[in-house]
Amino acid sequence: MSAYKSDFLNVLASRGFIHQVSEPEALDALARSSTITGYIGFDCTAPSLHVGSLLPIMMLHWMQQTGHRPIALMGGGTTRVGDPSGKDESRKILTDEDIAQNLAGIRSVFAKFLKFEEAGGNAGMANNADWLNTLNYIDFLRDIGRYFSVNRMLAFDSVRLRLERQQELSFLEFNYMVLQAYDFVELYRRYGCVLQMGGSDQWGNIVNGIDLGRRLHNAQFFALTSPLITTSSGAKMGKTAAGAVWLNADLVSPYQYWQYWRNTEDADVARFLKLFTTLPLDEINRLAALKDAEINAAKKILATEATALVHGRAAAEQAAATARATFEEGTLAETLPTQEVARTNLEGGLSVLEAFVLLHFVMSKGEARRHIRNGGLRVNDVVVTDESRMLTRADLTPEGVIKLSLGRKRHVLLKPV
RNA sequence: GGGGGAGUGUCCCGAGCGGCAAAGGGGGCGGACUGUAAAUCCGCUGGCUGACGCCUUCGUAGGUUCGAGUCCUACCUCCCCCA
Repeated sequence: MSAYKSDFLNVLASRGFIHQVSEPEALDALARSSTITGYIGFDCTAPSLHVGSLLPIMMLHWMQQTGHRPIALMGGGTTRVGDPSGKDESRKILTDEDIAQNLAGIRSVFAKFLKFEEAGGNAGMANNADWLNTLNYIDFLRDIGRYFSVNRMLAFDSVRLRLERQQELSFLEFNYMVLQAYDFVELYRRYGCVLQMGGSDQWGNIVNGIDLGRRLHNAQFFALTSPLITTSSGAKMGKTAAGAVWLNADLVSPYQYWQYWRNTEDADVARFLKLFTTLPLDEINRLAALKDAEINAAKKILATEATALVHGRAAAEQAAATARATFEEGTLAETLPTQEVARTNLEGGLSVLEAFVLLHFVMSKGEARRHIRNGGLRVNDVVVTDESRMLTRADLTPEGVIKLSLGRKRHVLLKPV
């Protein structure tokens, strides 16, 4: 199936992680004869990573599992510049405080996928702010800038497309690729890192780093990129009505996270099982053979396994149980997401309209009205037809809650306190 | 520096002779059908209101008009041509 001899490349290739590799034979041989140190950069533009970052995280995970040493590089420094790759517009520039805060949120996620030193593993984490923030401009130009040909930089897609579309490309952004190349060299100096991985849009940036490594240190660096993952319908991963699917539990609950994966399209199940779970391939192949309605069993496994990686096995099992009760048994699962309301609020009479706004299911009462006209709102599984319907104590179930639903899939329990 | 063009609904693209809450599409959401899938079909896609209606929106700020996205002025941003 795979032409690679090393476990590392074999696993990545057979699970669908590889798009392009520079000098595959040499990297393959190196992976067999030694422990490779490789890294992936993550930006810190948001307080959490989302599903879109899962793919690179899994690559680092497998790297460690196959006996190598992964480094997660936090872009504390480069986030202050902004990557022009594939972006139509310039990225917002964040303040140092924002970045520091985002870094803290992101850091916790990695520990679930990688074993760092404190956990007895060899994975590392670095922050390029450590070397970028103190750079001296003149020194940098003389030592690093001399090796970059503007002629060549202009030919890179990230730059060329901007120019062709006549979009603004600031000097600041233009320098992003230089800094990323420098990161690679710096990680080589500090950790002996010789491999950079990333999404396919990072190829150009990574290759720059390879060149710089050869010129500065006569060292051989490698690039490995992953394909751009979209759903079979062509949508980008990780976006839903409610926004991005974040990995931090305080932003997206394990239940919601489980639901995200449960709703995977049929055509994506096998591919996602390989990419986003650690199930063995023969098991995945067995699940992928399921057809029609039976494939739902595979989706549940995908959801539970993917959730277990991020939120832990217990939370994943509970999410699965909640879903089973809600969708299959039609019973009230008390573990559904819960929204608390003041008891007095309910006794005074709370309109259905207000309640759904409170849940953030809808943005306005007007939107709630429209949903009612379309038959999309339910209270305790009964479709709401009256726009002026009020919620009262009489609506409380024996469990002391009111179940509110938008559509078939989104449910929340309203709990008086 | 001179000349020309553009900026539209807080998701995006895009029409818009002075009467416009503003065509159309994509995306999204809800409904039907299903398997919590896909495809298909139907509906919705500024805020408040039971409703008449009121309020807020077309780069920004003024102005002309009973009335301005639409006309005028200045400014901001972007693009093109000349220098």
